[in-house]
Amino acid sequence: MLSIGTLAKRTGTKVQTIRYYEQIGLMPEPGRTTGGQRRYGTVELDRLAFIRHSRELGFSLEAIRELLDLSDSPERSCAQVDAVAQKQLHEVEARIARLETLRVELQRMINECNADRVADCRILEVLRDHEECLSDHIRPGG
Amino acid sequence: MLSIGTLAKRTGTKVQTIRYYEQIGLMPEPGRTTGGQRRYGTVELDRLAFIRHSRELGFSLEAIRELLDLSDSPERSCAQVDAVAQKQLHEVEARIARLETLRVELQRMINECNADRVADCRILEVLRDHEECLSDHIRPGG
DNA sequence: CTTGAACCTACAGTCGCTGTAGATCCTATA
DNA sequence: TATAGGATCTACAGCGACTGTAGGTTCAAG
Repeated sequence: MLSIGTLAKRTGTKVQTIRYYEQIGLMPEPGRTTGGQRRYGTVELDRLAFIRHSRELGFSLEAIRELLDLSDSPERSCAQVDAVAQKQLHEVEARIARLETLRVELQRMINECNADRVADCRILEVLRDHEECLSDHIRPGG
Repeated sequence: MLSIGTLAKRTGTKVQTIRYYEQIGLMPEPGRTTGGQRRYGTVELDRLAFIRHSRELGFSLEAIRELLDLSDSPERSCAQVDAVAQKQLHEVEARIARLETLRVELQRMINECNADRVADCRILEVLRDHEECLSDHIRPGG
């Protein structure tokens, strides 16, 4: 039987995070000692490891919830699992593309600035005037 | 004199966001009509446009605050402006690198799965077992 | 003068945690 | 067996950068 602290250490999770996962129903309510402390077994350890590894790969908690549900029906087609992973891949690719655009724009902005004084700074100029931007379709949130 | 709604439309910002910027001191408290509605001039329009464009380039509100402060001293060296932009560039590059790692891992995971049933799904297998991961140093937050 | 769109304040919710306060529990050592 | 102190408990606030809601008021066109 593992205490919450041991479980945390084994999975590289913070104790509060585990309690948070329990709160939102991602981890089950574990057994308790007579004094009220949580005690976990290997099932919970594996589940938490799955959650953490999926998080490391960028899956949202909602997507992880779905994957956990799917993995509970081993006889079903894994097409749905594939779809969740594909969606995550597309999201990652989209974010990369967007950041690539930002990178180019930032680099250009920085390269162009050879000024000494703030008054002549190309960086501030570009930030002030959207029209000087090469890429028109930049949107926040990358 | 512009109403908050007009200002919002001109800059592609939501009305609530403008009020939020005012609340956190990024936008100044504007003049008001006798009825208490906000009215803006071109100074505020320019400032908001600067903020939005900087946001589009991924700058944090804190970084934008700094850039706005710097742009108020036109005679100063623009080295600090450069530093803020450089830092942002590095952050963007770091995020791209991390997402690239994720992309490769996701792609590999998906490619390896030729199973029909969830029970044999490589995707779930990889998610369950960190050891199957190529890249050891993946950390959340990308 | 009426209508209704736009505005106002104040506050809750988003995501995925993280940190805090103050109380209680568990376990190792004396 | 007593005690010390690290671990755990609950409950709640806070992060960043907004977004949405409720319930009321104001403005401008017709």
